[in-house]
Amino acid sequence: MTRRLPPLNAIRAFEAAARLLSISNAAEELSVTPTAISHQIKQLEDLLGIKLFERSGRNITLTRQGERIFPGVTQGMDSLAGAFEETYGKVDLNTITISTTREFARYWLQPRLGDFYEQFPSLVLNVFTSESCVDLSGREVDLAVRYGPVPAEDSGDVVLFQEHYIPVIRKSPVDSKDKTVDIADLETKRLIDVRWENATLAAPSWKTWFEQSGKEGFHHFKRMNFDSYHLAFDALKRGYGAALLSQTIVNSDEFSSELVRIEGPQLSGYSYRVVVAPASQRKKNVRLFVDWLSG
Amino acid sequence: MTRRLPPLNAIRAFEAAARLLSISNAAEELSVTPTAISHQIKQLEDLLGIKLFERSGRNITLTRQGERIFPGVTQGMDSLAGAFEETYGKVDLNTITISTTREFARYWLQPRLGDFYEQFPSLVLNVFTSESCVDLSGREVDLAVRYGPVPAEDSGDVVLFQEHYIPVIRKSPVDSKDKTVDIADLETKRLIDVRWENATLAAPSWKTWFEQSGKEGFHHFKRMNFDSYHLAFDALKRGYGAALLSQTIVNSDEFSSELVRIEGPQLSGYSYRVVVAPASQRKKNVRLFVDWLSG
DNA sequence: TTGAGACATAAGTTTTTGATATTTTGATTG
DNA sequence: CAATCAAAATATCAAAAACTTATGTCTCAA
Repeated sequence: MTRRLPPLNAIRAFEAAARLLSISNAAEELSVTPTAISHQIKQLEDLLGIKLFERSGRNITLTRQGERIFPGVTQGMDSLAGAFEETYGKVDLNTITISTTREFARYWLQPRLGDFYEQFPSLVLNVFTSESCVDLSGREVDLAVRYGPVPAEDSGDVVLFQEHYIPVIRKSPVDSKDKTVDIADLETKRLIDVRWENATLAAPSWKTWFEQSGKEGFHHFKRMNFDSYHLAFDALKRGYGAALLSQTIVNSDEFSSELVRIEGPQLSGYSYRVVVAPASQRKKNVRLFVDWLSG
Repeated sequence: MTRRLPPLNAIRAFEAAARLLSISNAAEELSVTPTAISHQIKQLEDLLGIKLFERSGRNITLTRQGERIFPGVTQGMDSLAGAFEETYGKVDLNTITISTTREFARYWLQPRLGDFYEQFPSLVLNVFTSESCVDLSGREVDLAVRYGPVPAEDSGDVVLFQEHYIPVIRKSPVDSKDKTVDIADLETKRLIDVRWENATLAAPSWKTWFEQSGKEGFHHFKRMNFDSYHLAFDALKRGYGAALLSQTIVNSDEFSSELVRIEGPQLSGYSYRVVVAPASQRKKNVRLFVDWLSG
C-alpha cells in the first residue's frame, strides 16, 4: 500500500485555517505567523491545482472543493492527535501555566487573582511553584516570573518591580499602635535570617542591615537561621524575633496587620521579571496575562 | 480546540516503518533513504520520551507503547489520504509508467513485453506515447525512453542502443529471394521521406543517403513526403516507393519478411536513452525495469 | 476619505531534513 | 567459531523547507 499525500505541514495549516475560517487564528493556534499559514495554503493550492479558499479581503471561506476535502482532513488530524494524546498530553489555549517562586505566588499573585479572574473569566491559570529555574524550552510552562538581577535591555523580559526588604517584628498585643519600634528595645528577641536555596543570589541579612543602618549591637543579639520562609514566618508570628521581610510579604493580608516596622533602612533586593517561553510568545492569552501582570 | 502533535513528518515515518516493520522498506515507500527514516523515528522517540521500536540488528519490532500508538496513526493517515485521493490521485508501486515514442513502443518495446511480463508477473506497465518531451518532474511518469544525441557521461541516463536507418522497399512478390535490390532498378518508384515533429533532430533523408552512397540519380526520382510514419509505412507496404527505415522497424515482425534492402550504406541515427524521473529513482521496480530494458 | 484589520508577496534567515560515508549489531554460512 | 552479510545507527555536511520581517493590497467601517 502506498499513499499519495501532499506535504503534511501544508495539510495541517489548511485544516486549522478551514476550521477557524481565519488565517490569523490558525497562525495563533499553530504558533506561527499568519504569513507562514498563507504560504502553506498557497503551496497546497498550487500542488493540487485548485483553490481551497475564497479570499475576500477581510475574511476567507472554503471553496466547494475545499469543503469536500476538509472533513476527511479534520478527521485524520483528530485521529492522529488521539493516537498521541495519552503519551503527549494536550494543550489548551485557555490555560496558562506559570512558574514562579512560592513567595511570589502566595503573597503577590494570589491576592490579585480575584481581579484577574474577573477580567478574564474564561481563562484557567495554572501556577507551578519551584525555587529552581524551570526550563522554558519545553511545552510545559508558558511563562515564568523570576527573581534576580535586572535583565539586559534587549532580553525581552518584562520587569515587574524591584523588591525591598523591611525589618519587622510581631506587633505587640499590649501596645497596638501602628508605630515603629527601635531595635534597641528588642534585645530579648532574636534576629531571624533565611538562607536562600539559590546561592547565586545574595539574601538580605541582619548583618548587612546593621552595617547600612550604622547601628551598633549586632553581636549582642541571639540569632535564628532557617532554610525556608515557612519556618521563619512561624517563628516571626510566635514573636521569637525580628526578620527582614520583603515588602510584598509585609504588605500582604496575612502579615500587614500583624507586623510592626523596626526603625531603620530597608534593604534593596533584586527584581521580579516575566520570562515568556518561546513557544508561548504568540499565544494571545499569554500576552494578555503578561500585560495584566505588568499593568 | 487545539491539538498537540509531534512533527507530522516523523509521524509519517513511524507509520510506514511500523506497518512494514522495516526501516528500509519504509524508506523505499516514502522515497527517501533509510537514514532519513531512522532520524525521524529517533526524533519522535526523543520527543515522546519512549521507545517505539525494539531494534535487534536485523529487524525491528514495535514496543508495547509503539503498538498502542500505531493503530490511530494508521487510521489518521488513511483518513488524510482518503480526503485527498480524488483530487490528488493514487500511486501504485507495482505500476510503472513509461513515456516514449510511438515507434519505440510499437517496434521495440511491444515485441519484448512478453518476456518482461514473464519475468515480472506482478508488475503493470503503463506505456504513454508522445513525440514531445514529457515533463519528468511531475509524478505522472516514472521514466522516459528518449531518442536523440548521446547524453553526457554524468547525466545518469542509460543509453540503450544507437539507431541506424536502412534503405528498404517492399519485397516483390515475383522475385521472392532474400537478396538486395539496386536503387538503379527502382526508377519507377518514389523516394519516401518522413518529416519529424521534433525539428531539432536531423531526420534521415534520401538526399543524405545519395550523398553518402556516392550514387547518382537522386534528382531523377519522384518523391513522397509524410508527417508521420503511419502514412509512410502504408505507402511502403503498397509498394509506392523506397524508404529509409530504422533497423528497429525493419527487424520487427511486422516488416522483416516484407522488405528487401536496397544496396548501399545505412545512415547513422541518434541513440535511445532511458531517463528516470527524479521522484522514481528510488522505486525498486523502476530500477528493475531499467535493468531489464538495458538488459 | 482615511484608518484599521486581514491577507498576500518578496527577500532573507533559520531550522529541518535528508544524503554520503562510516560504524555497529546481530544473523547466517562455510 | 570466525567470516560474511544485511539492516540499522551515527556523524558530518549540504540542500530544502519553513518561518520571519518588511512591505503592499484590499475591504470594510467610521
